[in-house]
Amino acid sequence: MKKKAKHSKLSEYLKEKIEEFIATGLFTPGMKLDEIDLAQKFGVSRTPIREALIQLSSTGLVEMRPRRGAIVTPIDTKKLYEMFEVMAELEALCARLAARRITNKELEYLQKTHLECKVKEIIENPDLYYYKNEEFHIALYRASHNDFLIEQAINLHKRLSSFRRLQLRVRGRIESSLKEHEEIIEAIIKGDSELASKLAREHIIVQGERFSDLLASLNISQ
Amino acid sequence: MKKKAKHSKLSEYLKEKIEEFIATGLFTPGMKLDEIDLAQKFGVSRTPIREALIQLSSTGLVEMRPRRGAIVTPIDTKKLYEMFEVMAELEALCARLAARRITNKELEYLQKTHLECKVKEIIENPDLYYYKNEEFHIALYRASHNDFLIEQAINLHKRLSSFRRLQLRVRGRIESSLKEHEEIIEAIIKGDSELASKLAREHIIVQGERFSDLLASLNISQ
DNA sequence: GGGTATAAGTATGCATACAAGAAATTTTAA
DNA sequence: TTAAAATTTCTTGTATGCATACTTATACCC
Repeated sequence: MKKKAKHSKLSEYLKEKIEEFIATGLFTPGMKLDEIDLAQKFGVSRTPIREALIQLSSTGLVEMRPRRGAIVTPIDTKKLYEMFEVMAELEALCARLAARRITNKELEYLQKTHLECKVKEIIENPDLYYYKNEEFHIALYRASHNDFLIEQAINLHKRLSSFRRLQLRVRGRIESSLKEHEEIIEAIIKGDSELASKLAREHIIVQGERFSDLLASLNISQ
Repeated sequence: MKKKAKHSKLSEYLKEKIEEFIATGLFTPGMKLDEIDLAQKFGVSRTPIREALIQLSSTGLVEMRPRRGAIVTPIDTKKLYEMFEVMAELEALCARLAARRITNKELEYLQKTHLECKVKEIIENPDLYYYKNEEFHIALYRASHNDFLIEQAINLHKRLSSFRRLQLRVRGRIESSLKEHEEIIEAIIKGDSELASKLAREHIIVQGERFSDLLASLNISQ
């Protein structure tokens, strides 16, 4: 496997790579991450692999059990729900702040990403939609003008990405997602921070039906 | 320096130690953390020190600049305010959930910690108050019954701890803090989740605002 | 035969060694 | 004397080796 030169630290590069493999499902939850295996696979020594794993363990993507090796963090439904609950709140805060602080340029960009989500061929392809949708959300985060929040939101978003991806396969979810985006944008344009906040929260939170849909689409977890 | 046996990994122990030194101000923001120095100080090799630093860098307490070593993350007032803004939201969520989910036992414990905060000798000693106050807040987090949220809240709380500590030295802050706690408890008892949420948010955000002002006037940070 | 105990094997955690990139210092030139 | 260049020094980043805890497999006992 080749390595990009732009990383001054191998461990940084490896972290991103492993992260990617987990996000795309190449490394599945519960899977053991053997240091020596990985080292050989990437053609490096154990040290940078270890450092990458340590970093990933503090974001929660992998779990390091003392003397028992690292595994991709298994997600039970309870924790998943909890994570969405927190994500909803972060998004709500982003939306609330965005409604007050967004610049014209940022608003334009937000609308642009939303419009791109609505293109027919994107709507019909969950994978494409996933990427466009991600752009929309990150644009929303940035409009909050709170760098710390942006960082946290992007982090958690990343961690939930594979599940969001699955969510989009639920029939009709993309359509309602689009509608919700539209309402959020409207609230932001009106400068109604409370409404924007409420809508963003509801857009993310997976309650009732939505949660069982998510679980059904998963049935990966125990 | 001695090491506790209860840690199966040295790096875990070192992480906590360094964290502690930063929280208590022994290691000050901007200070360089030389790996060899630390290794000698703790009587270990560079490896576990490095691993500890990597972990701390992903919580944000330490900054690792490629090839240029680690420093205790310097905090400017802007970032500090941003962190309080996010903390406020997490506390608000905790309070909202607590209002709906708190058990009798948890409520008793929350009230107990609050009453202990009100003891005369505690009120008069900012350091003592700091610890009791922390107990109160953590009790609130736990009452949310969302383990992921609890973890996140405790993490950020820790990171802001040294600032909260200073904050309590501002005249009259302890008294108003107590009053705010009381109102939050009342709202939780009533089961008024929206009110509890609002009060908790304001309780924290005020600290952020005041504190940024305080810092700015002290111009400690650049 | 099932369960425990013991021993071999394997992977982690830490130490040490080496390589390479910054920073510091010295030397040289204008 | 100052500035620039080159060399040295020092620190980080990576590799490798070794000891120990955990896993497993086999044997022994009930």
